[in-house]
Amino acid sequence: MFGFKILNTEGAARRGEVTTPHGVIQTPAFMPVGTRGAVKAITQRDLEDLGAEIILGNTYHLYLKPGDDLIARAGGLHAFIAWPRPILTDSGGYQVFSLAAMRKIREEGAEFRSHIDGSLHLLTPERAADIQAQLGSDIAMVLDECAASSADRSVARDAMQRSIRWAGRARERLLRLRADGADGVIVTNPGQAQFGIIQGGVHTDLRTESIQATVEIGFEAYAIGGLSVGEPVDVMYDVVSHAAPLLPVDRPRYLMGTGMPDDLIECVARGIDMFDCVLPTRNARNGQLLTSRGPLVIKNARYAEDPLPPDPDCECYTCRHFSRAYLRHLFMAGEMTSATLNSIHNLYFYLDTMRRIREAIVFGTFEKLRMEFHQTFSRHPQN
RNA sequence: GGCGAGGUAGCGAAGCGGUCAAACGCAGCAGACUGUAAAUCUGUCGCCCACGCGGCUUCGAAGGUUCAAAUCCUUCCCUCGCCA
Repeated sequence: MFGFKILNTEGAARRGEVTTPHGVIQTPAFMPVGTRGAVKAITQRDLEDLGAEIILGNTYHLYLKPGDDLIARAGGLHAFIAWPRPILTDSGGYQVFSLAAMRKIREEGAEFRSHIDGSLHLLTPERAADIQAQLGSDIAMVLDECAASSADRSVARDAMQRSIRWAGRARERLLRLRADGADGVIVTNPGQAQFGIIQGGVHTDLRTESIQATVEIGFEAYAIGGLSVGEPVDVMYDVVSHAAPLLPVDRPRYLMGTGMPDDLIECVARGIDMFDCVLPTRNARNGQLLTSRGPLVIKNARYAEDPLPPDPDCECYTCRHFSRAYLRHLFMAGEMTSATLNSIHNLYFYLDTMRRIREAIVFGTFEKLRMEFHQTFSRHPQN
């Protein structure tokens, strides 16, 4: 059911197609994040119009609310949220990192104190696999332990090695679910693939060790986790440069949680095929529009009477219809439409950047695109 | 006309002799955000600046008491409520 085909390459950059039970994903791909079964401020119709081919959901959040049993009874996540295209679910591994203050890690799994009602929950690698089987995502992630980039080497190593043990258990569980649908788990998507996750922080030797052991277990594909969590970008690039070539060539490579628009190009250049990041949607809600020239902070007073669209070169719905002045007004007034229009723009920009990257690889002009992109894009201000 | 309450920074609102350029909230200004506890969070928010436990001008107005007043006294101006 799951498949990956490389159509073109240019240097380390790959243009490919990932096949899943709910359709094909053109890579390099960006996946909007819809943690709780919704890409915030955006309707499924918007997502389809924007050309999103796959979105993310989150195991931990959907397990807490509304519950994976409920979603399984509704026919799985695709049916429940009325999204016909592919879905990837994160395992809750990121919550091990982001909710560090309310969780304890044991060898068995991660014990969470719910941020919703304080109740105690044990998320094990097996449980994370079961929940995702019930959600029926097309791609499930193994439960991993994502350490902060500031963590000591020994902490990063322990997290990495535990992630390997957990990956083995998660794989074993999935194989059993495929064989006999064990323990009353409703498998709503029998063609679900499972990705392993590489850890090891900023330490390249730990990354190597993680890759060897994880590939040894054997997954449909592999993700690089534990990056873009506070380390400087060039360190992140270095780790990707080191890790990507060590991953199997014939499987998609997914860089989790990255990044800024220029990160996408740089990491495609290093052999990454899939990305996800909350930046386009979160920053949209916080008044930052990402454009070909860099971030534009629409809430700044300088745009109060600016009649231009956020990005004059952009063809998204927002830029085709609305002025910076109006968008600033919507933000300042706290209108919900602000979040929607800003998110539409940011997602369009991300998805369009990926389209341009894919096209460039086909025509062998990716290096040119990469150069031109950096010439106009600045991480900082913007007009 | 009488009685009562009150006038504090853009707004609302604390303060009621010194540690007050004045709590707090809102609005404003700016920043952060990377597998979403986020339509959140942080900083700033009288004026000037060499940004420092720095200088200057403030708490309706004017005068006064005091070493010292947003805080006490006098007069005036203005709001709001009740009664005529």
